[in-house]
Amino acid sequence: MASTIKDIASQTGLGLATISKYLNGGKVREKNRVAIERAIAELHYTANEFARGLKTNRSKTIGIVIPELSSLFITTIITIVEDILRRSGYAILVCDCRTDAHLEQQAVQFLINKGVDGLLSMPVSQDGSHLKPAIEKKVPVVLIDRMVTNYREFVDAVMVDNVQASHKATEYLIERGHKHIGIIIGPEHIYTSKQRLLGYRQAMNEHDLANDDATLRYSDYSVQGGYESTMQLLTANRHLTALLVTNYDMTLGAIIALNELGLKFPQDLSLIGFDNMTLSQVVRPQLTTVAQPMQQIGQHAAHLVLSRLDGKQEGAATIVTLSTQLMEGASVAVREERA
Amino acid sequence: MASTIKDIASQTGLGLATISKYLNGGKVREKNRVAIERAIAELHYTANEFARGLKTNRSKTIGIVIPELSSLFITTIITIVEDILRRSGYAILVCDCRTDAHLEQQAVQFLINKGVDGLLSMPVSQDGSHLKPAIEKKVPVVLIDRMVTNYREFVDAVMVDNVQASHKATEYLIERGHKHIGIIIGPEHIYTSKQRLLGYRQAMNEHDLANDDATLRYSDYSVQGGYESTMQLLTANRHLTALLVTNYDMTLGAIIALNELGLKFPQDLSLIGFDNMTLSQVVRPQLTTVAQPMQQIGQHAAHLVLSRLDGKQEGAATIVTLSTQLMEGASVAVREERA
DNA sequence: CGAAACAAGCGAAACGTTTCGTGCAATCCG
DNA sequence: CGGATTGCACGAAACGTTTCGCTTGTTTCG
Repeated sequence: MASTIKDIASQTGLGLATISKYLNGGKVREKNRVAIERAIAELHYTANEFARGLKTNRSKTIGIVIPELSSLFITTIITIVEDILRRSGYAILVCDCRTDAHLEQQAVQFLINKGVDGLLSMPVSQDGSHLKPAIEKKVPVVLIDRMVTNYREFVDAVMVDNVQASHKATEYLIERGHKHIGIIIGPEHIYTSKQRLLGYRQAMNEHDLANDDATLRYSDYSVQGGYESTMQLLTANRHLTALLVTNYDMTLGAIIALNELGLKFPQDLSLIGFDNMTLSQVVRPQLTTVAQPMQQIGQHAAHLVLSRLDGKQEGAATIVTLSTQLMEGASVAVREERA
Repeated sequence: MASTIKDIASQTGLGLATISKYLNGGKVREKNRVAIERAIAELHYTANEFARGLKTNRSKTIGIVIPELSSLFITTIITIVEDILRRSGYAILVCDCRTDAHLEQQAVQFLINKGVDGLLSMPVSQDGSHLKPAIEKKVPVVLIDRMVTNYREFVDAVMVDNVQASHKATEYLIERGHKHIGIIIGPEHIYTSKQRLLGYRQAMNEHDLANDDATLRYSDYSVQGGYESTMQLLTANRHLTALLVTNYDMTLGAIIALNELGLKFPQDLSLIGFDNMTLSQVVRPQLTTVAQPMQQIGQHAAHLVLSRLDGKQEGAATIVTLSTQLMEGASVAVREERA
């Protein structure tokens, strides 16, 4: 049906090897070049990637495994990554594992079977066991946003300093006179959740402020979860004067909850959200947020995997750590020095 | 390096064909089955998809070409589609073409070269010329959300009744006494934009209301674009009492613009947005929106492509048209019968 | 002019599957 | 009991590339 390299060879009267060489950027005589190009156009030839992959064991494809696709934080990074990779001739294969470690494992195996040349992972699994097939097959891995406990010496990583991020935000609230500060964090087993909780606790402890189970709620990084946790936390804990919500979607949920409870920020409650998305501009008063450097995360991740593929980078694992920025809005009130 | 079917054959003392048959669900003698399974486990065998694809010309992969990844409308649909396809053993390969018809063309070609078994497209190109490689190779195509002018008889489609959608919304405003209604629509050449404009015009004309260039702005379906267009439209056109914004991102932008102009809805301006996302709940007062049936769109798209692949569906193109729902919020005011 | 050096072309083998046609043994039935 | 029928198993060929080792043709230079 479709034409093959053989058809091009017989059409032009050249050998198979010559056509192949041309296709792979080798030198051919000028008049052969035009002949080949004409034949390709006439026969609508396109290389069969299966055959090519079978021979070369390379697919010019990078796999990306993420916990979910419906997150602006994630899709923004993916878009940046794809832009850079495409310029180097790589395409991406995205797998959404629904924050399910089992599906994540399958996704990696699937991508490895598909012969991806590299793997980017924003892991759900804490220990990184899902990466095994990639490591074994020596496919370079770059972690995004989250660290794992195993295989550390075999993977590069682009991290955000999450401890610092929530520490900064908490301290910002404390400096403005808040003593009863609540926090909504992500799933207990997720790396970034732990880090963000840690930063909060450090800041609170440094000022001898209470930060026990009563002031925090574990949630699931979703809008719905953020809504429910905020509802619970605020109704159970009426003397909180400030709330830190540690990702974008939960921040949305928190605002819905505040609306329903009839609480206005910053008058009734001060609020700091995470991820400086459009939201912070849409909501009035403007939201104070912890902004993550998505652009940079994407760029570093793409370049790390590319330099492994080039062979430019060998050996020791590289870890890039980026810091966040506190974007001041008007959602935090200054409290009188008493109470 | 990695083990092959041959290794399994020699390990078990069986023939190549037998192993292959087992792998593809064929019948083998019980004791051979256990022998094969043991060998596979011992040797960590996984099938080489390149070789398999080369022989079968099938990849168990569906390509999806979308205008952008950072759109909740799109990622929600993709997630639903993927869920259904995965249950039938298919994976998805997503290409974001940045609303660029040229990139879109390349994306389709790329996916076809990768040997996808089916193609879902939310087209940027109006005429559908990008679909050519798929049609020629007889790869089933399902359009999502947007129609094209060519190849209509060769592709299935899942559409939303966009004329009706904006007609309903416009009429809702008219019924509540609005006579000066503005509209922000998407790019002039995009199918859904045209349809939504048409519905608006029909409704306005039916009530002899002005709907010339002064009451509308073309934009680009982005937050930034929605913001700018709203700014322009409202400052140039101060007697508008209502505004219809025809997608989610532009609705966000419009709200930012209203905030900056110090206009409150519904007091100063009535507002209807598109796509019933979290936004409409976060914003107070709650937004009245035109909700698209994303769940159903995804389900129909997935099932359409699957039934083409099963061979269950042959011949004539199927077009599924779904209708939208007007979700009443509190962003529309009732106007006195004068002015 | 002729040898050396180089450029470009060539066929064959190999990559790891699936599938076709055939072979062999066990089972069935009259 | 013998021939027909079934149920698996088998090896070989084929899918469309890339690559290795050679050959052929062209240029260079003493």
